Amino acid sequence: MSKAHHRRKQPEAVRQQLLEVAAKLSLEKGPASVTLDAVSQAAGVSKGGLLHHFPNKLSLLDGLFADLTEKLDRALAERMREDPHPKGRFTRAYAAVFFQPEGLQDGDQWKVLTVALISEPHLRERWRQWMERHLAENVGTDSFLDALLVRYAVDGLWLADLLGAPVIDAEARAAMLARLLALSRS
Amino acid sequence: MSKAHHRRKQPEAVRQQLLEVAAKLSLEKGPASVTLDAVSQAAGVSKGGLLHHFPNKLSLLDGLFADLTEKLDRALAERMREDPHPKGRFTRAYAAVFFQPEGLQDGDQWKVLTVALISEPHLRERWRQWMERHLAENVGTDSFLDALLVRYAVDGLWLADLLGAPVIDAEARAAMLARLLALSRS
DNA sequence: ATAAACATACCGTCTGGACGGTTTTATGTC
DNA sequence: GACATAAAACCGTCCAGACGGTATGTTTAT
Repeated sequence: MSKAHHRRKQPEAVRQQLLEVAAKLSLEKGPASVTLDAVSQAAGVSKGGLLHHFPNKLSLLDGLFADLTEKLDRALAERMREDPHPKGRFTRAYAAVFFQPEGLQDGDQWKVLTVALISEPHLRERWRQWMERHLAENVGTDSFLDALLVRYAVDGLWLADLLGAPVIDAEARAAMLARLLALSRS
Repeated sequence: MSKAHHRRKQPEAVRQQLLEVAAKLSLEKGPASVTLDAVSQAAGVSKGGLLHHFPNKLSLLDGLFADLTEKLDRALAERMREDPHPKGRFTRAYAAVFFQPEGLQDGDQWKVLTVALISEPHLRERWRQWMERHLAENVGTDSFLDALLVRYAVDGLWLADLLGAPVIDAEARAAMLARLLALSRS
């Protein structure tokens, strides 16, 4: 008889906890380590409990994807709202969200997204649609060559970070951000 | 009684076949589908046969990594040899190798590398070393800001390609390459 | 003859998930 | 506010299949 039975029920918190644990595991020990046993145990819930929130593993991964893209959407929207210059607005938000995550651990979340995307081919199509939607929404302001270039560079930096590639110091990083922002204005 | 028993033995060819099959599986059906059973069967070899060449799964993945980086090394060296302009030489080779793979299927190999790198955390350190070595070898010619930017952009494009992101047409692609090459010269 | 290059059979463990039970919470009724 | 009732939120157990790996045999090349 464990504690969860008797603690105050907070289904939404448990659900969130499960997603966070899955994300952390995927990032630190690779996507193969994201098993129902490992996730439920690390989240302090039985496997039955996990399967109550997510009827199968696929829905767990889908939930993770949905959660992450939602957060990404919010972060992007906030950045774009604060940007008075129309041209390249989406691209700058894209760069800023990666470079200056609000919380410390939030930066890792985008990495998790990448890992999930690569290890679960069935998510790729949904990512494609997400990207397509945002590009369509900002076709007037962010479809010039250098904007595309900047977004690619951000993705690359993101990937390098994820792979723990040779670290570039804070100074170089700031210079890079400045360069990217400059390119995004034309 | 299958054929392998009776065909002429070509250990090196079988080994190569196993690596290719593993790469293909990883790319098309995700890294989780790379099982000893699946790989050996798709390669037309028994599991015992596979385990003869690679004593365990880890050594199979390591072999794949080694094979891919070796090919990458060769492709880069060739490009660099043909480039008379010193500044940004490595960066241009890096870009060219991705944009113009010699064979059709060779382009996919770099994608496989990325997938492997992300799904197998233990390979990340080796990749870090690979990258570090190449950067050190070309520190005089390829360490300026825009060179870094270009390589990041190439990685991003590579990733977008891998994820099947909204396709950019051949025209835009050519323009992008031209832009990257220009940036690599200063 | 010997070693390399395979094949076949088998084992222990892990994994996803089905299932039935138990406890907590929300809701409605009086 | 007491009480019944249903639904939601869990737990614990079990299972069939998949997986990595071992052990041992058989064929082929030298």
